[in-house]
Formats: sequence, C-alpha cells, structure tokens
Amino acid sequence: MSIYQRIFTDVETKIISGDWRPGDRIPVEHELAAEYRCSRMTVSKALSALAERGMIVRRRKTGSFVASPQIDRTVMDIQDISTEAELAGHEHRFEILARKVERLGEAEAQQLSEPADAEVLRLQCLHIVDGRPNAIERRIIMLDAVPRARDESFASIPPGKWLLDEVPWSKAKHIIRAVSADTTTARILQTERGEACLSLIRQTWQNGRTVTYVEFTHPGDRFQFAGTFHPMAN
Amino acid sequence: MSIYQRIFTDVETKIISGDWRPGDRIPVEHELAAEYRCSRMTVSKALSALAERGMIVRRRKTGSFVASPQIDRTVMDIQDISTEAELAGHEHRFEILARKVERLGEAEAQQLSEPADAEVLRLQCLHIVDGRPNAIERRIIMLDAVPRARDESFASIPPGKWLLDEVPWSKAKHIIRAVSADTTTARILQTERGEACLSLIRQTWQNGRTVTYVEFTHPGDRFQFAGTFHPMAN
DNA sequence: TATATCTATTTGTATAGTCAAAAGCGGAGC
DNA sequence: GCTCCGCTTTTGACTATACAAATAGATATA
Repeated sequence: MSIYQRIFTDVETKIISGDWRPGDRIPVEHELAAEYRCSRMTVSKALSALAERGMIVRRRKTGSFVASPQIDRTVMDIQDISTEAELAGHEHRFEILARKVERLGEAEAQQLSEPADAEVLRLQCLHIVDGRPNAIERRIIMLDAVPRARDESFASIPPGKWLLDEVPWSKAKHIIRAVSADTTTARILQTERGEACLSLIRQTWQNGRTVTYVEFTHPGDRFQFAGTFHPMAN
Repeated sequence: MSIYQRIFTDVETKIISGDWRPGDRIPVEHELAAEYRCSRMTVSKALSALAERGMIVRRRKTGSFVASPQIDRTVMDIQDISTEAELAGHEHRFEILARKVERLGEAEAQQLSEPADAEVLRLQCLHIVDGRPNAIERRIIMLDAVPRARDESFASIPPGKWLLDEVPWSKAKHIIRAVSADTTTARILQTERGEACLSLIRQTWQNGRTVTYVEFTHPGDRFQFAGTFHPMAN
C-alpha cells in the first residue's frame, strides 16, 4: 500500500469512525509529512483527493477541516427530510407516531444481519410539508451503536437530523421501490388505499455496525427524486 | 486556469463530445507533456483524476484509453436494461411496440426545452426479463442530434444500447417517481390497473443538445434500484 | 513448437525543492 | 477607534528527477 493511500485511508477512517468530527481541524501538511516520514507532495495528494471527495475542506492559511456531511452529492444522497424541505423553501413539521425500545425479532434481525436480541429504538414518524403528509418514516436505531438515542424524545428534532449530528459520517445502502399503500399507510398519508408510493429504504453503518435502518414511504403524487449527472460530477 | 485543469477538461471534452470514443487510445503522458509544455507529473495528475472519475482506463506499458461508459457508478447511473439484465444472469428480450418519426408537440417541446417543430423518433418498447414484462420504455430520440437513428429499426438492438454506442458519453438528468399503472400500462406489463410502478425518467444531453428523453415504467413488484454509498465512493 | 528471458515502454509513486496565492494577524499611522 | 501595510502560515501548482512495477513484444533457448 502506498504512503499516499495510507494517509488517505487513515484520515478517512478517523472521520468515518467519528474520531474527527465535522469542523475539526486536521494536522497541516508538514505535520502529516513528518508523521508519515514522507514529502509534503505526498500528503498534499492524499488530502486533495479527500477534498475532492468532499470529506474535508481545505483553506489556505487556516488549514484543512473535516467537512459537513455531504448534502445532495448524488441523487441517492437523500438527506433528512426537514433539511431538504427547508432548502426548497417549504414549511416542514413532523409528528412522532410511535416510539418504543424493544428487541429485534428474528426476521428483522436476519434482514439487518444483526443479532436477534439486539436492543433497538423503534420509531414511527409522520412528516408534513406545507400542511400535507409527505412521508411516513419507520425507523430502527441500534441502541448499542447509538446509546444516547435511548434518552432522546425526538420531540423537537427529527430522528434523521439528530442522527446526522450524532453520527455524521457513515456508509449507507439504499433501495428505492414503488409500493401500493396499505390501509394504514393510506390513512396516515391521507391518500387512497392502493395509491402508488415511493419507498426509500436506507441502512446505515459505522465501523461495520448497523446504526439505523429506515424506510420512508412517500405518496407518489407528492414526491420524486431528481438529479443531474455528468461524467465529471461536481 | 491551471495547466492540470486545462488538460483535464480538454480530455474530458474530447470524450464527451465523442471526438475520442470508448477504446480509443489517448496520447501518452510525455506527448501531452510536450503539447502542453509542462512536466509529466502535471499530465499524470490530470489523467489520474480522469481515471478516478472512470472516464479513462490506464494500463502500464499500453497506455491510457477512453473507458466504456460507466455501469453502476451510482444507483442513478442506471444503465440500459439489457446490459443490467445480462449482468445479473437473467434472460432478457425486448419488443418494439411502436416506432414513428414525427415532430414534437407544443407541450412536450416545452418540457424538453427544445423547439416545437423538432423532428424526433418516437419509440415504445417492452422489456421482458425471464419471460415476464419488466419495463415499458417510452423514448424520444432527437433526430437532429442523432440522425442515424432514422434508419435504425431497433429490431435486434435495444434503443438504449444502440444510443450508448452512438453517443457513449453524455450528461443526464434523472427523475424517479412512483406512479399507478393506467389501463394501457397495466395491460402491457401484465399487471393490475392501479398497481404501483416505478418510473425512471432520464433526459440526456451532449454538447448542450438533447439527445434522448426516456421513461421506463417498471412494475413495482418486480423492480427496485439499489446501491451502496460511502463517503469515499468506489 | 513451446517456454523462458530480456528489453523497451508506459504508468505509478515519491522526493525535494520553487514560486504563487490566499488569508489571518499584528503593528504603524492617522 | 479605523485603515493600510507587511509578515507569516498554509495550501496550490508545478518542475525535474528518480526508481519501481507492469507488461507487450522481441529474442533466445530447450
């Protein structure tokens, strides 16, 4: 493994593991060069690559800092709903419909590849944009990965946003599907039973452990994902 | 603009414009270094960045080549269906349901931001995976951007694949929605009227001109988009 | 013929430096 | 107080060079 790659992955690991948090200053180039016994060019290459990936921000004279989690880097990088809603200039609020601490069932445990007796916080939450139901959020938070969730009521901060603060960087897997609204879903979303809904499932890991598993169900007539792509990205 | 950036964008432009096509060999580093009157390091940096973006492939001794259009770089980078199907080991075939040359209507022209009288090839196509209908493809190909489409029957090659050969690199905008199947759609997809369907709309440009606009409608119970993300990507 | 070896080419990584641009900081002068 | 000037730190871009690794193609050998 090259020095450049070692620096890259070391810094990346520190950020993803939460060791270095958004806003933290990371050592300046000559310090890392001394630490890794290499030239400044090599460090510079690693940090520039991290900057290009959006993990750090670099500023002359002041240094390099861990970036805030990326918003909207790709379409799939769908952020917490309230952030999205605010960005677009809409009024967003949410209601906690259910909140309980329990242990994972056998079927779910298998689905998440987590032990069956793992303690989790199960949340159900309704998001309302401009006065209309916009999404049901069904979420599982692994309490051994995020113990502080046990004492959080989520009365004033949506779970997605709260988790973004707690666990800013992570690895995620997404699935997008179209599903028909069942009776309960239709009632909550104030739509028809059988209405086409867009379902986004996201499982998030940190250090190989599941942090959270969430399914957003959006009424098909009120929501879509969109994005522009370009080979060059950015 | 730095030399590094100039090389990067110059090469990128040549690829996206179709000047250099997939498989083409691009000048070796010392040639570009001579052309741009810079050191090989600078060229190397630019080409490495392009390689990281997946636009070129670099091999020692043999040189650097324009890559094949990226498959599966992000979830949104959903490729031509037959390619996807083959990759997953499924049997794929397709039928052309309709094919006609006409001029864009007022409403559509506005939607595509193209002149209302533009000549287009309108296609409707059914994709069948493992014997079951998997998607309806409704496509518009701009004939002034891709004149050769006029003489192509698409009997043996699906339009998406054909376009990928014609116009390998492009800029694209995607929209994902959930929609209910209307009567026609349901009949073609052999599903129920009202069934939740996943709709993927993609508009593709090259050199600022629309190349194609396509909507894929998948039965919700037979299709999903999935992908893993990671701050580092790759 | 088949296989092993050599050679030339091209990319990959790294060094040790230079100069420049950005920007925070402190002090001089008003 | 405020503004301007210069100093310093840090990143950014670049050079010229070196050597290593991969490998296609030619050559030599069994």
